[in-house]
Amino acid sequence: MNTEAAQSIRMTRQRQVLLEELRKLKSHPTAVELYEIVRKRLPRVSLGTVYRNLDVLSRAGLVQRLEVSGAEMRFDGDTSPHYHVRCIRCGRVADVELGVLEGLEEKAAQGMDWSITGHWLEFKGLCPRCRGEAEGGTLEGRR
Amino acid sequence: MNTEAAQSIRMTRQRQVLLEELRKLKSHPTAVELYEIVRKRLPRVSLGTVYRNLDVLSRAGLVQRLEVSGAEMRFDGDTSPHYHVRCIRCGRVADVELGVLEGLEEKAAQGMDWSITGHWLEFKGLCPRCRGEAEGGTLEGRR
DNA sequence: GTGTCTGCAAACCATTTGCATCGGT
DNA sequence: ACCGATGCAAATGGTTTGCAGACAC
Repeated sequence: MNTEAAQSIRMTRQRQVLLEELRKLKSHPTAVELYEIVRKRLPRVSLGTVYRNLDVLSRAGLVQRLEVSGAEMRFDGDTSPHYHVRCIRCGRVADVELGVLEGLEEKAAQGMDWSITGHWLEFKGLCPRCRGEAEGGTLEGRR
Repeated sequence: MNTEAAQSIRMTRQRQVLLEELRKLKSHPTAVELYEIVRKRLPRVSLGTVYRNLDVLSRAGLVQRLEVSGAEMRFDGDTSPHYHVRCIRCGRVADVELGVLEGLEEKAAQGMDWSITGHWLEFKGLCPRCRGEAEGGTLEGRR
């Protein structure tokens, strides 16, 4: 998983606020959700800036990018290596309490010409809310 | 992993050709790549049809959808459960010789309110071609 | 025959980018 | 002061969709 050293980056007000807000949240927001939140404190911020800074911050190792599952990207203020579950119904994301799997990459690399540098593991499932709804009602997977 | 029974679907010429071509390939093509290939046999096919049918075929369990990594979707004619590596430089995808991990979902579900129905594991690395280029030249990871 | 599928083109929507101005260091 | 960062708006690019005619069963 991505563990490069945090580069020193210019800490503008936009980046500061973005970082603060993301670290407050446990919801793994999308860029647009984050934009709406940050806008309360910086009404003139632009969505382009949010995208640019999420990119800068993730390259600097200050936030984690969850770029999986064909859906929109989501972000995590917690940069410690850990896995996630994504709800197949509503897209919500949560952390999984499961230590990082060791030795996987070495095993995968055996007999391959590739050099393997990391892995991404994401679980799929139903979040508590959607599970409740599914029990009685129609379960119709999205996509 | 997705293991639902193949529904009986109307087997149109477009679907037939799509399926045949995808099964010939080991390259895990994108929808657009597949469109270019299929077009050689069905010159009037449209990209919309390719997308619609890849969706139908994957729901029917006849092809596998690799919807990971923030990049474009890719497809696999091999529907047996297996993992993939994606090149961080060029996006190429290959199969990984590693049995499906057992008991992972049960372990992840412990202490969670979620019901976990599957997982996605994808490796990242450098394909043989890009690794060669990287050794001498500039290694500039994409994204 | 009829309900689904197709081709075509326009729409969508998350993300990126060009540009002139602004701001951190 | 200088170079990178911002706001704004337009562009991009993969994917989806509305519609009228065509086709599989």
